[in-house]
Amino acid sequence: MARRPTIKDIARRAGVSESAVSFALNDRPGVSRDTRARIRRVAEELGWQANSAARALSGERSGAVGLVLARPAHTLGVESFFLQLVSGIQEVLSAARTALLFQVVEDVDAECAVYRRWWAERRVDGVLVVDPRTGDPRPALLAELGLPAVTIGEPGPPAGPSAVPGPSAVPGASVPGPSTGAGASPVSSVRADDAGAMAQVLEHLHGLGHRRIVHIAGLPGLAHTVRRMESLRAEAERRGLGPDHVRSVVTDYSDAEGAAATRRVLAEPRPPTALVYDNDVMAVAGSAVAAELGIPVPHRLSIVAWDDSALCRVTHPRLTALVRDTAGFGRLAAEELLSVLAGGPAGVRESERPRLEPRESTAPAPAHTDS
Amino acid sequence: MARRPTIKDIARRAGVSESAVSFALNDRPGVSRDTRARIRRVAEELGWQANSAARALSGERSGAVGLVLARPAHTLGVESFFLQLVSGIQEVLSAARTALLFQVVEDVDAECAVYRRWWAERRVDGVLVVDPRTGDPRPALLAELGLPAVTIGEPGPPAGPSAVPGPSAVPGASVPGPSTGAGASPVSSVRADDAGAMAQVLEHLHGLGHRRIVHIAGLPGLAHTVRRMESLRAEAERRGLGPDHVRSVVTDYSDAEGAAATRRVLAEPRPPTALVYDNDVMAVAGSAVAAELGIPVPHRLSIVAWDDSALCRVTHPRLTALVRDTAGFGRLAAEELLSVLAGGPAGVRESERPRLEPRESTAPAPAHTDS
DNA sequence: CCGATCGACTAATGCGGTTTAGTGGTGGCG
DNA sequence: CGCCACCACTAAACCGCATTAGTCGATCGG
Repeated sequence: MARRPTIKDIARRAGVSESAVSFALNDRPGVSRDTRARIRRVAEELGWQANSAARALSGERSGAVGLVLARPAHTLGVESFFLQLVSGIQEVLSAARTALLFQVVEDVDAECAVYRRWWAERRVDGVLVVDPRTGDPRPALLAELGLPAVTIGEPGPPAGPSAVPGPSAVPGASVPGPSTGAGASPVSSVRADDAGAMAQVLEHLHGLGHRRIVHIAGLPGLAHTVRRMESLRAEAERRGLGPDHVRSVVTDYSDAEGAAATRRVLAEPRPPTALVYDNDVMAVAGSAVAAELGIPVPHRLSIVAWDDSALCRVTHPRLTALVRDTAGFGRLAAEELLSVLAGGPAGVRESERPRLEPRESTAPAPAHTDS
Repeated sequence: MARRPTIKDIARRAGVSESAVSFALNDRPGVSRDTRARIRRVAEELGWQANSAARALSGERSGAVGLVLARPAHTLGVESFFLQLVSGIQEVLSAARTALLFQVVEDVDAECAVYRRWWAERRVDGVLVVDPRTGDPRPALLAELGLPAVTIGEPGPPAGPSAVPGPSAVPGASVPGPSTGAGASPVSSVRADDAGAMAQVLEHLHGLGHRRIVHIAGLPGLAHTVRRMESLRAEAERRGLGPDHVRSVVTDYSDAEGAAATRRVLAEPRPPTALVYDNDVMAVAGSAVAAELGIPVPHRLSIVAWDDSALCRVTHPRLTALVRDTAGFGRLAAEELLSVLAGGPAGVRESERPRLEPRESTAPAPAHTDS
């Protein structure tokens, strides 16, 4: 069990003062080229790494960022989205030698408590916020704490009396000066093009002749759910389809509610000919329901899954899915956070538009069901 | 953006020295009952929380533990196991005010590099090691670094010339003295009863009349895969079934290899009447293959999934699965790690035996296929 | 030729805790 | 009465690094 070398050890070995070592290792002026090189070499030999605690204590930087996942334990589960996101985040963070603190909690209140604690303990320099929702208390809290943050997914309108609907984040408008650091509103965000994706899905289905379409949406509290529902409605209207033809029903994302919703809408007198599911689990559950009811997919019912995964490929027929570069989304978020931490302006970044991958679960609508 | 209070603020407000505050807040002797109470009250009022960096610097404790997941990015995905495990871990850790550093890397070498870095930077007090494998270099590395660790799943035999087969971790044998701290061999483990679980599965299938059984196993490098394969063989032999009747084939856990293996064994001249899959994803993929080949489940083929999840409930028929309390397993591991960190002896803890949940995918074997 | 300037480096201070070594007052006991 | 043990508490050192304020010798402009 080796002792970890400190700056003092390097200083002694290199015959210089501790400050010289600090300067040399941090690319600060004050040491000559060859002294710097010598110090670097000694540090290398000794396998020195800065003690993160000491660095945090003096430098006011902990070298870590946090991510809290607020989900009731039983909802955690079959979902590829999250781990892939984290994997993308890590790629960027570990290149910047930044650690990720990860926590799973039950709900948003607990999440806020975690933020407060992390802040008070100075555990993290910033946080990544997932699952932004309508009336979300988190951006306000983080702004109050002055904890730099990036929301993954565009936040909905803020909570409280000042909740003004309308375009909530205009890229250029609230950008602070270049060196504003962690002062004003450190919350920026990365967003997925939900509207564009939904337009794509609708175009695909409409082009196949579908006129009765139901969107089995996720949790209505989540901002992206709302955005998807809104853009579905807008796109449908653009094509002259009203809420009697195209609509959304909300669920909690679970296989159970996905199945139940499917059963319900398929039992209607004029059932839809296409279903769009907000995640892969519900899509698989829904296609199982269709099989059970003896409704052949895709001949009488087309199915689209939002987010691709192994799941969509193990069912029969394989599911047409909206493929996103989830890891890329995570990378984008991490980059934005690092940039904010480095004193850059807060802003909004948009990820690539998802791509629709047609498989066997979508086909032309049955002819006689138009109306 | 409030300033965080420090011990000095408390000391001033309470009219005592900083050390008195430290004593009071850490339950150390040296302050009277009511002074302690007063200090506590002031700290509460101010919302004080110890600066983790400062505490780490002086106390030699970072208050964080680490977990590295070594998986190639594309393998991350549909698997409920991991998030549930983490959720259980968190429950215990956050009660102990300990943070979890989480990292995803490509392979075990990168994982070792992370351990070295965390150790050198003193980022973590200990680590949780997942996916122990045969010839695993990690326990040795961690022992060398003196980084306390708990392997989740019993480790296989160690790598290197000293690799002695046989019972690798005898609970009582290598227990150090009560206050040995992080000296000798800080690596302990929690284990799942893979053998008992496999025995249960085999009993279920054998009881249903199945004699030709194939175990679609996971990665052969993982220790628990080996244990499952061994106990399958042992249990089969106990019932007079040789490798021509009962055997394992290995995969990489992916849906693709699970499907391919299924296709292969079902195409044999005397195909198995029951398949046991090492995870839920492969089980679902396998049952899709059976459907595609027109082999009715469970009438001509029974299927068992190791690990239950929503997946097993959305297929038709729903899959008989081995249900484990994964979160509980995580809790157990976290408790063991905290106990080791507190100076307790390293040991092996065993989790509850998994429970077989019979569903519609297992049924009596077709009569004419015995032999 | 001398003071000003600059580069290379050292000494000292602080970050916010923990911990060890005092310090002063009190009470018990011979 | 005097010595010592004990208690409640304070002062100071320390953890490992970053940073600021010097120090010292060489160079340079006038």
